[in-house]
Amino acid sequence: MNAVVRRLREQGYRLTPQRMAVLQAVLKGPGHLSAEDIYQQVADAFPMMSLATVYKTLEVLRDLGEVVELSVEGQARYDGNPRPHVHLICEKCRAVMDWSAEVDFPVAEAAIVASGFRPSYYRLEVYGLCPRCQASDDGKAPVPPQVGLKNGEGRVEEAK
Amino acid sequence: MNAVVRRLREQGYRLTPQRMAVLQAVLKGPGHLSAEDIYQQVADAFPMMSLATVYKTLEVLRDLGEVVELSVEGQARYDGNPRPHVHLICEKCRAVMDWSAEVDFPVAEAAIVASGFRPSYYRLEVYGLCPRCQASDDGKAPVPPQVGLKNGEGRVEEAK
DNA sequence: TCTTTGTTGATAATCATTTTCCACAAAGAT
DNA sequence: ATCTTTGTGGAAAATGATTATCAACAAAGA
Ligand SMILES: [Mn+2]
Ligand SMILES: [Mn+2]
Ligand SMILES: [Zn+2]
Ligand SMILES: [Zn+2]
Repeated sequence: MNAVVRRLREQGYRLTPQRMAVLQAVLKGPGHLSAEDIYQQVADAFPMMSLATVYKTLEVLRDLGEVVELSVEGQARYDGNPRPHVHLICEKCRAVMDWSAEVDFPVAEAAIVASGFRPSYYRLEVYGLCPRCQASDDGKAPVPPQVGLKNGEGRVEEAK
Repeated sequence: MNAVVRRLREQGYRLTPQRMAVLQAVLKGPGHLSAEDIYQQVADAFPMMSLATVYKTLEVLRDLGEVVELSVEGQARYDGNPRPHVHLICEKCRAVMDWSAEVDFPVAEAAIVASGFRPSYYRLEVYGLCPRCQASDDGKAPVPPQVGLKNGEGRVEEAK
């Protein structure tokens, strides 16, 4: 947190209460929030905060590499942990969870480089159902949102 | 192609010229096209084609599992190859390329299942610079972090 | 305190995607 | 072939997330 603040100043960015608030919401709040989520969180302490400012601040943090922007159902989510890690994404409630086990890069990086492509990072997301949504047998239970899930790539053997 | 047509009828969908055109553009075209791209492609043969119809048709094909929808820079791209494969995505020109090498499920599935999550499929995308964009060295090249993953214990960290 | 600029916030503008509504056409039946 | 039913296409409007504007403001430095 202090380290992020330091880097902000080093890069010439000003330290404003709004930026501190967004930063805190992203780093200390429940992770993987949307811009709107962050706006709501911050609105408590800063009722005058504008949603546009939230977006602008997140853009700054993203360009600095302090937060990672991911996309869930076409909506941006922000991760305060910029280190590469796997995400488990629930197709029903859209919750995003970290899978913090060490994962070997699944593709031979050398082979990709040899092909002429220059990789910089990768993104690995596992889609499925979170425990809570499995329990609720048909949508009767309190499972917040739901929309038709998008199809993806790479089918995995169905767990039985 | 014929197989897809067969499955369309089996599911009770009608076989219309518009659907054939979209299907052909997705299956035989350059791949990973946006809805707008497909619309332009199809517009040659069907000047009366509506963009809304392209979207509707792509939704049908997606729900049937015949095409895969991926998101690049917040924009939907459609892949006529529903088989699991890795994508190489250029951060500069946004080209999407297939990495045809076989890839094992990159995370210990048993461990994920043991954690309570029920996986159904995964998505693996490698970001970087395509050969063509490396050649034209005009733009910015922030050279982000390395590709390797290193994390702690194999545990799911759910966002509260 | 003065100056310089980066930043904010309210609002309008974008832009991809979805929804509406209805004429129309594809199948199936008569 | 004609009738019926019902899915489908087209045009336009609606949506919803994100971005652009721009005048007023405030953070840093002098
Ligand atoms: Mn995360
Ligand atoms: Mn592909
Ligand atoms: Zn869930
Ligand atoms: Zn490129």
